[in-house]
Amino acid sequence: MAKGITREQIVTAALSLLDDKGLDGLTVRALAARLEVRPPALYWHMRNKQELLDEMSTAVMRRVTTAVLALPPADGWREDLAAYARILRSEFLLHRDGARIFSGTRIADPDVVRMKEPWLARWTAQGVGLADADDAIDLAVAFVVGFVIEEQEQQQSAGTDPSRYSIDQRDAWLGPDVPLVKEAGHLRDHGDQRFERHLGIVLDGLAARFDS
Amino acid sequence: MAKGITREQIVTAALSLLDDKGLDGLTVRALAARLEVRPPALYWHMRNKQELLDEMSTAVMRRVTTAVLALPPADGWREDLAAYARILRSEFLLHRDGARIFSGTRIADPDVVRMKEPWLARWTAQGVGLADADDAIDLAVAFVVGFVIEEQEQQQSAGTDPSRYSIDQRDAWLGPDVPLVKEAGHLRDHGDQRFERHLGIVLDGLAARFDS
DNA sequence: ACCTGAACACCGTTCAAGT
DNA sequence: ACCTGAACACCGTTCAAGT
Repeated sequence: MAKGITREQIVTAALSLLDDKGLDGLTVRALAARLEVRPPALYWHMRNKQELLDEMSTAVMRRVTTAVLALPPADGWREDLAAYARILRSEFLLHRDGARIFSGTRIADPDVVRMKEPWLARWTAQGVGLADADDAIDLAVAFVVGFVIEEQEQQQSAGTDPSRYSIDQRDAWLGPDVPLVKEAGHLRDHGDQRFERHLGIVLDGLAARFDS
Repeated sequence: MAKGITREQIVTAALSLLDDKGLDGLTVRALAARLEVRPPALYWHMRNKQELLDEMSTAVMRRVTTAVLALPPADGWREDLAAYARILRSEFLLHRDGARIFSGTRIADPDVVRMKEPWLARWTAQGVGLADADDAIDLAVAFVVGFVIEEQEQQQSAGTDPSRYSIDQRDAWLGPDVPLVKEAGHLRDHGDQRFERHLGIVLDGLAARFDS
């Protein structure tokens, strides 16, 4: 036993390599070393590196699906959608550059899309139009993707280049004659609080449409 | 003359190389060839490839800024913000994988951020709180980024793999027992119409917050 | 000041050969 | 069925040397 690498082990190792070394450090050779095989061994299990990246995306999205399906049915579309948005964000946040890397990549697993069915059923039963319901999901995903890309970029830059995101140095960098931009920078919040507020705004927009 | 490559020429050539060959084809060596110099020549003008990517982002964002500043002052925050969102989307769409590549990358040019000042001034004069106004801009950007990433991914997959985005084949791929997911797929629209609708929803959410 | 030639360490990938 | 050794074409980057 303990012999023979599986596809699943490869993907898991690749995700942890990504988190340790970043996307630049995620090389086929480094991955092989971590799995204690020679690089060409990986090509028995997958066609090329792109397929590995697709599998990594699928694995992350499958975790989202699993978490969503474990959720108790909520009171209404708004709570369902909010829960989805929160899960999506936290799974993205689990991996370095997660939002940028795992968004927009082709979802190789139909189950991830099939998962929408119970929601569409519940929401349309609650009086929401089918097209509107589907729109709502896509809009929420777009918002989360955009939000977390920005969030992770700032987290990361704060690590490598504190000057760019320290408020005082930002003020100097901005130069004179933009008092409101500077003041707004000081008022800015971060993290969960900011996410919940922005999510609430998006959901309010959807509510306005659904109730008319 | 005609001797001596400028930084600006490098960035312009890099953007057109990106559009022709994609991110994988954007190599220092291919870029040098296009500019008719040897690869090391580029390292006199820039520290490394990352700096080139940052400059490309900045160039794109500077085009956005220029277009925004050329805009006649609109009637209210909603029209200002909608115009910004449309400009951002169209500049992203100008370049292959534009949204994914140019979002979240550190903006190397303070002018891009300083541009917010006139809007913050106008909107707060219209009764919007400063923190809300700044939130609104960020939320709009997050939405556009998420929307266009998905939009460009679909455009691109439609080119390389028609089966994934042809409606009939998608139905087969989805499998049985998800009638609503399938029907929603048939109802789905694309392009400007979809963008304007989703943008409207986001702006409605902001309006609900601003008017309370 | 601006560029080239040559070189270095490192990629992803293929393929014949091993077990 | 699963993996290795050796090799190929190609990267980003450095640096001494040229003009």
